[in-house]
Amino acid sequence: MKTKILNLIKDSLNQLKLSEQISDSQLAALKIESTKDRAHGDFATNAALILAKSLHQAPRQLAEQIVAHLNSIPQISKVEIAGPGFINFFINQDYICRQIEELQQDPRSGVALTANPQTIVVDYSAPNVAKEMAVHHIRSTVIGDACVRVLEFLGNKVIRANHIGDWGTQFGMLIAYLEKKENEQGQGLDLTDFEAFYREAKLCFDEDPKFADKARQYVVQLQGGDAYCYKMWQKLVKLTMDQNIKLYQRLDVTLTDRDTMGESLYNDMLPGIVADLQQQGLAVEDQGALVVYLPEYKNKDGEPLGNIVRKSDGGYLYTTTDLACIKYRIEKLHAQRILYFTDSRQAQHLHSTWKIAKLAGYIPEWVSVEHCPFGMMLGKDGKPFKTRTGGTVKLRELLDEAEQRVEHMLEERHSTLSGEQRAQVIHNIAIGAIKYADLSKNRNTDYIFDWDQMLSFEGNTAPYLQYAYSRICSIFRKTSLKTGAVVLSSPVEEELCAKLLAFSTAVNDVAQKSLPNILCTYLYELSGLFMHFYEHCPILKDEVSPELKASRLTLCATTAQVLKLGLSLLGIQVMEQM
RNA sequence: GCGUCCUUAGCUCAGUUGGAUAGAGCAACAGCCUUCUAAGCUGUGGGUCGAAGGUUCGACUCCUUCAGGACGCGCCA
Repeated sequence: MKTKILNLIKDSLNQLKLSEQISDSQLAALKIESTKDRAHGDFATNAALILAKSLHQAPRQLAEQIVAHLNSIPQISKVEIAGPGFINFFINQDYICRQIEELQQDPRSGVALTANPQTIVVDYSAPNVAKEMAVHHIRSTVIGDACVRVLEFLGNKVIRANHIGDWGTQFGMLIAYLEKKENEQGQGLDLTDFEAFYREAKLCFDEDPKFADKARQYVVQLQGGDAYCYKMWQKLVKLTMDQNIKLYQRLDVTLTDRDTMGESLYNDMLPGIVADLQQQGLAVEDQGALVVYLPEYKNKDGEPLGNIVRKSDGGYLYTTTDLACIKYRIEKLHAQRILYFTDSRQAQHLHSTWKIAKLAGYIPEWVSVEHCPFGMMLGKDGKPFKTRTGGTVKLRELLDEAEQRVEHMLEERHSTLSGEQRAQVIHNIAIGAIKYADLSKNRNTDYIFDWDQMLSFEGNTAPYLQYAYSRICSIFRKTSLKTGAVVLSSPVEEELCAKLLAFSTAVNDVAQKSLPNILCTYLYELSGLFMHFYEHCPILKDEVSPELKASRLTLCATTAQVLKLGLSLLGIQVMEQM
């Protein structure tokens, strides 16, 4: 539609013989936009404002000329000049009605498959081995998963990469402690409290010199490929990931065992990478370490700062691992686009690593590598979020608390739901509220963690959207009437329809910008318009004509369909009753 | 010292290739359940968009400077 209107404008400029006075870049800059305010029509263009200067005309006057020479097309009912010289286009209502009817029949709710499907690697979640996931892990996990769902829905091949922290010197200590525990308590250890495990291991390491020696020895052995240490290490990884996978399932996050690609995966590639960097003259020796210098990075004293790719003791750091990782994703996984959902604190490290990777020829021009950073979770005092005792809140605890609060609320409302259905409703609302609280914020900025806000069920929250869906289901339970041709009888209905037709744009914006909050805002506005419609337009009442009933039922059905699909793209479930 | 990000209503946040009167939710206040689920709806109050310049027909958005805050910067990841 936008292209159609744009062509009308261009035709008009041709007729006015103004085209030759307009530069190609100006012509390319002309665009048609969806309006924010319905009073400004459905689409608008600022073409006259942009061109006025170079054509030596007043913007409004130019707009009038353009409009006077516009060809008419059936989809447009009215063209208006407004403000300083905007041209506003009003879409024919009949056309809108037919569009809505099509939308209702379309299982994809008007969202077309992408014309150029890509292989996209999405790096997200990335918990650490031998640590329990804490609340702040929700950001990468939930935002990444929503983007994965959207990209897949658009027809891309998405490879989930859970870059778990499964390598490092701490594993010597952890293996030694696991060994000690197994000697004391036998095999098949049921390890649920990793925090205590880690703490106790550290204690042994600090206080028992023999233990510390053994730990240090195990690090060397593990890195050397020793079978026993490797087996013990695998046990730790499995214990952690078993717990994490359960949490993913509870959170309705699509990550599975098969998506785990931890840091250790790239170990075998590291010597080759370093040798290659050396051969290319990128890595040079400095104080025993191998370093890649990038002129744009300086250290505290303004001296050139290198990225160490091999330590003086021969060990490797995360720059080398990340270089190998990106090479692997491009060469082995054939990634055309790679998205990293990590803390914004990693921005500098990632960018310098990519710079090296480009210099080394690991990233071809056609591959897009993007950091999708998110801010930190802060406490109410604006400082990094900690509990009163200085620890972190476990993700599991947050989910438990959410479910308790929902259960409480159901009791207060004297809910008649019971059994399996009740359990499902509690789960959907609790998980939905938590995920939505994170998804609905622009991920770039730091944000304040607050129990009451995160577990709120009013206003711009998942339960509000779920409630809109349930209300619609309730209407269809109460009638045997069917949906029918759409007729618009009020401004509320017009607005609702316009919003329904904008679903595709919202979804595509999320795919492009990796910002799920765009979809949240869209769904919230859609629900708001539906609530307004619901309050002001009777649907099943006797005074409503059969035609209008059928039309309004179509609006209900289409809204429900878009809500369900939209929420599912965010990883949030709907229910027929709540 | 160098670099990245942030500052919008009492609180929490939207506002992303510059666009028309800066929007929500919470909190406060006033209404609406014999009527399709009140997790809702309607209304009121609340803002020099951190400050000052600049670019532009037009700036919360772009540029410069300043203030305040967060984060990163060689052998952890």
